[in-house]
Amino acid sequence: MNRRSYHRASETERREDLIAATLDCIAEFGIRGATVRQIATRAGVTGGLIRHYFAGKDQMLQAAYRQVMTGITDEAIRAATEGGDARTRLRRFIVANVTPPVTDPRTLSLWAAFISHIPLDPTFAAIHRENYLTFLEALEALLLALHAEQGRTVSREECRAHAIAVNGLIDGLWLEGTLAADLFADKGLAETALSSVEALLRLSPGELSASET
Amino acid sequence: MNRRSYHRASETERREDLIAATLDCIAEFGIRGATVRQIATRAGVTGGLIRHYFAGKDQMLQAAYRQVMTGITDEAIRAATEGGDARTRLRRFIVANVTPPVTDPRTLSLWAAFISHIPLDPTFAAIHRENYLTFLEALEALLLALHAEQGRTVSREECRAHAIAVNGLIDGLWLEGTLAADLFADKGLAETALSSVEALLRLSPGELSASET
DNA sequence: GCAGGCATTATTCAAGCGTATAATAACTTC
DNA sequence: GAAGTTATTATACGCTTGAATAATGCCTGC
Repeated sequence: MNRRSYHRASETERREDLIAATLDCIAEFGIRGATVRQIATRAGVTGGLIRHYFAGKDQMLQAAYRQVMTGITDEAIRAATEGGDARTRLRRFIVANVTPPVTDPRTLSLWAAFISHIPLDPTFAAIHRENYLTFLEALEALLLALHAEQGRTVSREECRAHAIAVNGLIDGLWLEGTLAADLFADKGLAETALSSVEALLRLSPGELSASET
Repeated sequence: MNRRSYHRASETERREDLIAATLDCIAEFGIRGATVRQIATRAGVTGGLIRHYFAGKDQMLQAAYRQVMTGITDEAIRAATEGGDARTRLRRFIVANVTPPVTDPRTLSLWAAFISHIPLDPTFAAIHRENYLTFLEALEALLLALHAEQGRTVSREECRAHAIAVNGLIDGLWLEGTLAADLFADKGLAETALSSVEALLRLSPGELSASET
């Protein structure tokens, strides 16, 4: 009875490994291929361990979804808080959402695999909503700052409406652009996104996109 | 040996029933719940019959995906070809994409369930691409017609770029608006979409949305 | 009105699923 | 360095899955 030798890891480390393995499996084989055994193999442990760290497979998937979404949102928000004037921060925010690592086949695969759970699982719906609202608020704040910087008075309601539209645009461009990256080869996604947002906000052409990097 | 009595249906009829049952199951239980047995039960037949009409479960799913996507695209294109001037047709096209039956929890569930197969199954990718391009071309034609009608000269390239942006916007608004319909209760999705497209095309406010129905 | 073709049912199969449980090896504590 | 704790392995269980096969009854053509 030779039992496998193993390493006792810390709780956070093990959880992170398991979630990473889950995401690997989903990206490679889809939700269907992300079985308890596959995930465990990828993480270098045996299947039973998963239930020692999560109440069940579903809970692990939820944790994985949470990580993917906060990853995307944080990436964009981080890009927008690195200083500079409001115009620059907004530009960075938009560009971050339509360039790697956000525009990445793997990220899209993960997002797509999870989104179909939203209509079925209330926990997934809550995670989605929370992230959506966080994203929207960050965008709204950026728009308010931009208008303030340029001496315009724009109501909060109008900023929110603009944020909804800009978010929709970013979502859609990200989705289609990542699904069929080759179709956007000539004119980059980022350029399309920037000039579109300019138009949405009724700024003059180049006001947002023309940049000193 | 009492064997169930049954009805011999025509090939097209049976295929349609099976696809409809597949969509019902996916909308209700997700891809996970759309098993051969569930689908067969819903269609009022036994599981074996599926393999008499489709090479396998995957092929049936592909047929179902094709039907959902052409359903969406056709709905929008039909709305845009019911006559009227270019401005009216474009408005109808946009509105059709952000109102029922396109904006519908069921439609979203189906779309979401299928989209995760795109990165994994080349057939799904091809179906997506075909529909995307069809949609884009319809949109591009509408934009060309609009500009011609209003006596502007706008290059085909610019129209295509606008079509890409407008498509992205519509996709994103449709997605978020259907996922969280309650957040959009105050200002309708259609109104948001119309004024956003106006801005994207740099039309003057109300030029597209103000309407005699 | 019957004979033959084939759509449909019934049944079986092997594989894989998520989960539960008990044994055990790796650390911690004193 | 021995005892105790528990993270981890190993194994088994019951169930579901998609697919294959054989039996059967409906419908068509004559």
